[in-house]
Amino acid sequence: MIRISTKGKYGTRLMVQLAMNYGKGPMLLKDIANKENLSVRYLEHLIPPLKSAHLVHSIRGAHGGYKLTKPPSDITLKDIIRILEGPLSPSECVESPDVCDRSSFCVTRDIWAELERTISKTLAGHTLADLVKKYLSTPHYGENQ
Amino acid sequence: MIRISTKGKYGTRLMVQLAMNYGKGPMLLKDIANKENLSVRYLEHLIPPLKSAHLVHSIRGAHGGYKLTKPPSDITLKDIIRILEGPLSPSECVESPDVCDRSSFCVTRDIWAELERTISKTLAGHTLADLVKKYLSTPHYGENQ
DNA sequence: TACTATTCCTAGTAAAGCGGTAGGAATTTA
DNA sequence: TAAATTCCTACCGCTTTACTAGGAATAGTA
Repeated sequence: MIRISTKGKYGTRLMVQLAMNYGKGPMLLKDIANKENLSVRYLEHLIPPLKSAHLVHSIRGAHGGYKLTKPPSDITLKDIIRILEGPLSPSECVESPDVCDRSSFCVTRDIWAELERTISKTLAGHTLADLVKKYLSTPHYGENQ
Repeated sequence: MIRISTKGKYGTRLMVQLAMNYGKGPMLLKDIANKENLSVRYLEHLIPPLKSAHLVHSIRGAHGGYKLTKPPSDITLKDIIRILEGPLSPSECVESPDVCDRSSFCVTRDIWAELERTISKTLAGHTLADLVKKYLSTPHYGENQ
């Protein structure tokens, strides 16, 4: 089951919300959670890695919240997923050849390496600005707010 | 951690071994396990799904073993991984839109769908015959037989 | 028939990861 | 001081992963 976890999925939605609020001051996690119908408590866990990677910036205390550190057009999905999910390679041997002594001649490892390149390329091909633009140009029936 | 499991990884190696033995009669799981340095007991678990998918065929009893049901050039990595790992989409909502009521307008879902297409395309681009050819044309130092 | 080699079926299991929930401390504004 | 908010740490039930194990069924061979 080569699946992305909720970290990556919810985290991307969180970032899209921040992108839609870009230039308008800090946004509350509570509001993001409401708009995306997610738990504030869970979203809290996604913030620390995003901050460490300097993708978001926080303001503490009353009237605090979160902001993107740079324009949505400068943040790709690869940046987000890479931070929240870890390595994009489907097998550890791609980034750490030493975990397997077959690495030097393994033909399947070459495939996993190629797979990483295509996944990275696909994700790097979309910025938050692209997603916001797409979001605003499509009708979204039944969405809360 | 968008990782392929050992099912997919070991299963691919198992299939490469069967491909190298194609046209030479049934191959013992014991021999495959030895050549790939894997446990027979674990490989046994990979066989049933491969049989159900009609990728391999078994011969029971003494002098039994396993064979591919078709030429290595007719089996792609997509076939193998799809069977052993399940759906290739990174999110369930891609193949089952009903699991989420945002599916009709979700901009991130479109990304996961695109990701599935690129992953599928990459894996479908390699047949067992390609891997065998590559294996035979590269030196493999330190490998056990 | 008996023996042996092999696949096949069903269980079990320890460890890790996933998807959260919870309590409360620290910080800032008013 | 009070309220709003982020931040830190811990916990917890569930599922998946990566195996191991026992033994039944099947088929060739003597």
